[in-house]
Amino acid sequence: MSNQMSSGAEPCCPPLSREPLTSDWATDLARMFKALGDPVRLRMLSMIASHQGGESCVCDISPAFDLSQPTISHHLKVLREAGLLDCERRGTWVYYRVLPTALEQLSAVLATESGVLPASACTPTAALAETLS
Amino acid sequence: MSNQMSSGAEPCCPPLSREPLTSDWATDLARMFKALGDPVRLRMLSMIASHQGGESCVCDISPAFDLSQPTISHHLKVLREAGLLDCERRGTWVYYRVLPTALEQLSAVLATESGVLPASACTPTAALAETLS
DNA sequence: CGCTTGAATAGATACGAGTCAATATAGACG
DNA sequence: CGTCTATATTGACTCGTATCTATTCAAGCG
Repeated sequence: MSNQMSSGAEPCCPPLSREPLTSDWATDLARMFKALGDPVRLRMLSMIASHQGGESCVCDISPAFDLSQPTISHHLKVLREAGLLDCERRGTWVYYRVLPTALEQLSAVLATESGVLPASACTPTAALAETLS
Repeated sequence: MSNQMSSGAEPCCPPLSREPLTSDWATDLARMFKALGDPVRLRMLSMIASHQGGESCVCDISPAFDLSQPTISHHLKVLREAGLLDCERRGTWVYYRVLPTALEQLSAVLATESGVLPASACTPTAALAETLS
């Protein structure tokens, strides 16, 4: 699971400025946004996402925070249960990695009609077509 | 104001997968994400953003929720204080509007290098390559 | 002015969330 | 097997937050 869907037809998530969110969808999204609503977790996510190979060991993350080890573990769990992170044990260490699909989903939901592109590339043809439909 | 920035030169906010967030920046972002971390507020934001003219009166929003009037008012205040909404009084009514720059900022922060677009377009080759590395 | 309606504030309450110390689990390594 | 290191889980505590009722503020209107 946690893979991107069939990638063809409908966009999984139209921006929230397009039409009112359904209650169910809002609940799902809120769960993810809530996980991002803590500075510690945001920094963790960013550290993991920007780390070489897109993953990082807990032992690499912990020292950056002035928090107890259980607290670090707790925050990682929150991010994992929100579907933003995945983890894998390798020997003694546990490596966390970002689930890019989740971030893209959230990014897409927040994107406005006017300025869709964050910074870089990716031709916006799909978004355009959608707008014109 | 409340227009998108010059859209050309420097991105106001590099994606969090580019480099680790600073503590200050993470605090600011978390404040906004926390405001989004509630289904009611997400739906409100979406209702306002998708409403004709990009604004909507409290009296248009309230009936959609099974909540007391003070609770509605509270949630709108949270969104406003997070910098996501702005409000203006016109006669007896108060109109709320989304601050698009804030949404774009958050969207940009969450955007991944590989796939910016919602799900459909944009070949996932980059993500694949990353996974295989 | 007093009344009515729309919205915000104040105060109270119940539940959730962030944190820690203590303990448990999982591998690695003698 | 015993021990050591790296994470996770448990339980307790504190503080934040979502919600309500009651009240106040703001503007229109008779």
